Amino acid sequence: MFACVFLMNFQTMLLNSNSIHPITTKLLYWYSNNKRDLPWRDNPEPYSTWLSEIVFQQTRIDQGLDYYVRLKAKYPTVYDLAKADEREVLKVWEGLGYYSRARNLHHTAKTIVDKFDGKFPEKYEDILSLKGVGPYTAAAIASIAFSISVPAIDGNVLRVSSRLFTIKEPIDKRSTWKTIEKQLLDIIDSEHPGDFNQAMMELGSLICKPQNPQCEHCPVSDHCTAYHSGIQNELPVKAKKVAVKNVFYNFLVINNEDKLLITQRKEGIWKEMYQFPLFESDAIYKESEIIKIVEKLSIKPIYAIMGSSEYKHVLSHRKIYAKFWMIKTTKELSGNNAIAIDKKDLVNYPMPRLIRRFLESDEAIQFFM
DNA sequence: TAGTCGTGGCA
DNA sequence: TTGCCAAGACT
Repeated sequence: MFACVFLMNFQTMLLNSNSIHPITTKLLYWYSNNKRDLPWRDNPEPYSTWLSEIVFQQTRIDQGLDYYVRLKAKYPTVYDLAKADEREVLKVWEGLGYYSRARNLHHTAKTIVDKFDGKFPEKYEDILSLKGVGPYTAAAIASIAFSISVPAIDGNVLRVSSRLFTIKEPIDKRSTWKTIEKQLLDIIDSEHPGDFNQAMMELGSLICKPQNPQCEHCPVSDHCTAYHSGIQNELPVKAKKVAVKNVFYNFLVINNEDKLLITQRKEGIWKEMYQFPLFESDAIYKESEIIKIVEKLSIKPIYAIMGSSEYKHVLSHRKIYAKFWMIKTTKELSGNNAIAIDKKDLVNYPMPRLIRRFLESDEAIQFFM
C-alpha cells in the first residue's frame, strides 16, 4: 500500500518535471518561500476564496485585509451572508469603495443558496455566471479552490507578463489580453494552477512592481526579455486615460433636537449608500444661494446657517468639491425620499467616506453637541 | 467598446 | 500637490 502510494507520487513528480516550464519551476519555488501569510490561504475552500477575491478586486492587501477578516467573522458561511440585510453588508463594506461589489456579493450569496443549494459551483462557466465575478475572479476561484488549470489574469499578471515576454501593445486592449492568456497557457502548472496564479500575482505585488521593479531579487529575471533589453521600466503600456470630471456637492445638514435628515442614493456613485440631502451644482453655492434654497424649503433656521470648510474628495473618475451647510431648525423633519433619524443612529447607516470625514470633523461634532 | 464605479498609499 | 494605480466588473 505504502509502496503503491509512493510509486504514484513518484510518477506524478516525473510527469511534472517533464512538462513543467523552467520559469514556472523557479516561480513556484520562490512563491513557496516568499508568499505572505494571508488568512484565506490556510484553507482554500471556495467560500473564503470567493470572498477574498471580491474584497481584493482593485484593492491592495493592506487596504482590504481588515475588511476580509470582519466579513468572514460576521458571515462565516454563505448561508449567513445570504440571510443578511443588504444595508448591513454595505455597513461592513463602508469605506472600502466600489460598493457594487458588496451588493453583488450579497446577491450572489443568495444565488448560491437558492440556485446551487448552498454548494459553491465547481465549473468555470458556472462560477463566471455569478454576479460580480468576471473572467479574472472566476479563474482565480476555479484554480485556487478547484485546481482547474486556467490562468487568472489581473493587473499584476498583465504587468509581469508584459515584461517577461516584452509585450509592447497596450495591456488594456482585448487582443493583448488574449496574447498574454496564450503565453500563460504554455507555462501554467496544470497540477498546481492555483499556486501558479497566486505566485504570478505575488511576484507582481512584491517584486515586479509598477515603478522600479526589483529585478535583482526576481526569481525569473534570467527569463525576462524586457530585463535583458533594459526596458522593464517602460512596460506595461496602457492606452486609456480616465478623464476626471469636477463635481460640486452642497449638502444640507438639517437638525431638529436629536433628529436629522438623511437620504439614500439611488444611482451612480455610492448607489444605495446614505448621505445628507444633496444639491448638486456647477460650483459650490454661496451662502446667499443656500439661504434662498432653505427659504424655498421653508426650513426656518433658528440660528444662522453655518457653512463647513470645503472638502475635496477624489474618486478614480471624479473630483468632488463639497460643502456641508449646517442648519438648526424646529420644523418637523420630512422630505421627498428623505428619512428623519436619531443622531445616535447615524453610525448604523452605510455612508461614503466623504460623509464620514465630515461627521468626524470638529465642526460637525461641535454642531451636533 | 468605453465610461462608470472608491479609496488610500506612494513617489 | 499631482498623478499613478491597485487580486476588475458591469453596462
